[in-house]
Amino acid sequence: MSLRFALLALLSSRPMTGYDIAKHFSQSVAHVWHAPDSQIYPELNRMERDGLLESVPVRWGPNGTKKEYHVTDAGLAAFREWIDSPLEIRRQRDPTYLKAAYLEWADPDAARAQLRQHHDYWTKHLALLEHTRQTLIDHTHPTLMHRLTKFPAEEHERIVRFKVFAYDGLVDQARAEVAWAERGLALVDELEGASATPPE
Amino acid sequence: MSLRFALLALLSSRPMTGYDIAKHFSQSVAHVWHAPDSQIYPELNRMERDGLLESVPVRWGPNGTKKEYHVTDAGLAAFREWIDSPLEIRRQRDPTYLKAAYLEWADPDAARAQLRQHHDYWTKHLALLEHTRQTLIDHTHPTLMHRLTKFPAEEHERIVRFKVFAYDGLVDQARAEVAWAERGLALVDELEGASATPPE
DNA sequence: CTTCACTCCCTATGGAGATAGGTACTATGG
DNA sequence: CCATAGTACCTATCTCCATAGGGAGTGAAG
Repeated sequence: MSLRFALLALLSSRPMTGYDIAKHFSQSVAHVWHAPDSQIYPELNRMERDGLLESVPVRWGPNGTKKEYHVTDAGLAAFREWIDSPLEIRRQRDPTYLKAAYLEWADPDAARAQLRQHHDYWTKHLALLEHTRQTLIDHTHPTLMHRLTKFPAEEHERIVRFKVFAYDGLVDQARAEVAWAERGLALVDELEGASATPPE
Repeated sequence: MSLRFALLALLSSRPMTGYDIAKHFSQSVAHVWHAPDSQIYPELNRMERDGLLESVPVRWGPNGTKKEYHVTDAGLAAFREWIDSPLEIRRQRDPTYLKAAYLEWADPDAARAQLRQHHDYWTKHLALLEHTRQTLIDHTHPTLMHRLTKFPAEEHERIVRFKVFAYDGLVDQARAEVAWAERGLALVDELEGASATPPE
């Protein structure tokens, strides 16, 4: 159900087509939510049917049209209601930590490869997050810039600080993952000296 | 697909019934993986059909029997193969951070309530994780104790250190969530003074 | 000897999400 | 004017997971 609100959040900055949204979801906004287009298009249709969005046909080339989605008042109300509603708590279900707890069964080289993969992924992700965080602070983040034009200047700080707050958390998470992977690599090295053969 | 390997991981310490597993999943093991019994029973049946497990009927009272599941050689091989296989990367999809990025739309009291809820949840979870981590170090963790009896003493350190490593990461995550929620509460207090009315 | 909490196993339903396609038009660059 | 990349929209299928039940036996307390 969060996809619906992620879409409302994005569209509250400016109207977009499904294609625009899918592009954003695979880029910057993917840091807080991600969805493939095969989920986005049906959800947009459902949201229009439910009155949360209105689609405006826009000419596109000589023969084509595209649908630009605008948030309705009902959509804004639904978004506000969601924002004020209690959190849904997600259970922990991370295959990485499940695997890590049983690495004594793994070949040391396979363990190293996985920890390095984890390290590389989070290092790249961390760089992206830090960059995006900086564009928020600079007010150069494209979606944020569109959003700010809709609000008076005295609201701007408030809006930006919550976004930076969210990214602060994501950056800390990424840093922790990188540090954890480094400790894991050191552990594998240390234990390989002690016992080079896997158990049993 | 990870549920299957979480079950193999648990059953590799000792044979259990589906009910035993469901209990463990809702308690300590839930830290790395969680599943309701309605997923566990069908999966156990499928795993037996696939030859990864064998069920042994055990008398239970005068009229009843229960099925105790044992890992087969094929099951152990599948587990080893999974352990050595590359990681599957999970996309970030956390409704908490999505919401946090748009808290400028929220009523300050609602925002505070949510951040406090997040704080309380992770504080409790952190205490559980730290406790479990300590029982691993002490060798008083019940499942670990069963597991260690299957391996020679010189393997014990290796086994325990990987489990502690996994919990180290989980503990750091929980600490980060608690700290993030505290910063969020401070931010809401600070901004409420600046602008008591929601945007628009 | 009955009530009640617990053990044990299972099914049904529906939403969410991943993956993998398909169709049709546009804009570009050679 | 044609190949190609890109824009735009959509469907099908499958797995995962959550939620909500049902049904039958056990063991201990009153």
